[in-house]
Amino acid sequence: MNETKQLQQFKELLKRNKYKNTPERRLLFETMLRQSSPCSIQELIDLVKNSMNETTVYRNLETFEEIGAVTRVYSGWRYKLELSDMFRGHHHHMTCRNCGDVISFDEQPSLLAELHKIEQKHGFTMQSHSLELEGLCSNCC
Amino acid sequence: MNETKQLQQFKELLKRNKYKNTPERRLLFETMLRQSSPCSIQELIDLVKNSMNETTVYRNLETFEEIGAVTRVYSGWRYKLELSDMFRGHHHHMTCRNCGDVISFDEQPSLLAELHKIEQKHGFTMQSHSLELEGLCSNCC
DNA sequence: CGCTAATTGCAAGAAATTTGCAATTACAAG
DNA sequence: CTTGTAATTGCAAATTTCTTGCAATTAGCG
Ligand SMILES: [Mn+2]
Ligand SMILES: [Mn+2]
Ligand SMILES: [Zn+2]
Ligand SMILES: [Zn+2]
Repeated sequence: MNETKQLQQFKELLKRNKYKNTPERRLLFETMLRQSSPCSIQELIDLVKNSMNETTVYRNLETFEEIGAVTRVYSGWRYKLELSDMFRGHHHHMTCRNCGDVISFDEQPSLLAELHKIEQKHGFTMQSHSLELEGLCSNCC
Repeated sequence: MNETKQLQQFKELLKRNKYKNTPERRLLFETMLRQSSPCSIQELIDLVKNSMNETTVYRNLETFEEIGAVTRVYSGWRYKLELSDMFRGHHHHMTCRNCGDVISFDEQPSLLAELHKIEQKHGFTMQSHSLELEGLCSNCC
């Protein structure tokens, strides 16, 4: 299945960065893999609370960030986390202010071209970027 | 001067939303007006700490958000706050990962056009959006 | 199979944010 | 310009979020 492939990739990522492949890390990763939209830390803590300690979640999320396995997504009040482009493919989000739905969308080359224009204009070297839209989804009109 | 005009606008905004025009709110607003890049809550608390209570800063920032006077900017670790488009004009940010500088840039019509394409493609009605770039500024190469 | 350094859980601590309440103040009605 | 009243403030306390220290456990290597 597909999940196995990403888990494999994750294990290699850990090894490459000299981190141990623990059951807690695998569980946290697989839990994140199962989510269809970014989660707050509290949500993640709740999702795994009977298999691992809150402190361990914090520490492992920090590790995940360090090795580039997760990305912060800034939607809503506090930031949320999701697996990085490496596991999810590069994309952005639209959040519906009415129903709260988060819709992911790919980045078209023409949008990326616009970002490159900005880079050039300011002599900036872009290493990453985030784009978040808020509004109303097609259901909420 | 220019500052007076924005302060005036701010006072009207408060009145329109039935909030009182207190010295604390004016000071907080004027302090934010003086900043050239987004501030964390803690930075704001420090900036006004001998004129108002920490709790009051929290409560007023919440009010400011409610009436649309401030915007959250998600650059770096935690979110920061700046005055909204209403006072600052619409713009986005590039943050330098080396020196930490935050550079603001305007949104070109061609970029906005790209966002409209996304809207149409997904039947989404965009009410606001944020775009943040991270990388290296022209000084940091 | 051991050895060893990394990881974990738990308890404690620090920092950030929220809440309750009495005292103060803005502001509008008279 | 006073006066009445609801909104706002400050302070203390509570809560929530996040971090740290340390002893016990465990992954991964030889
Ligand atoms: Mn993108
Ligand atoms: Mn914009
Ligand atoms: Zn919706
Ligand atoms: Zn720089």
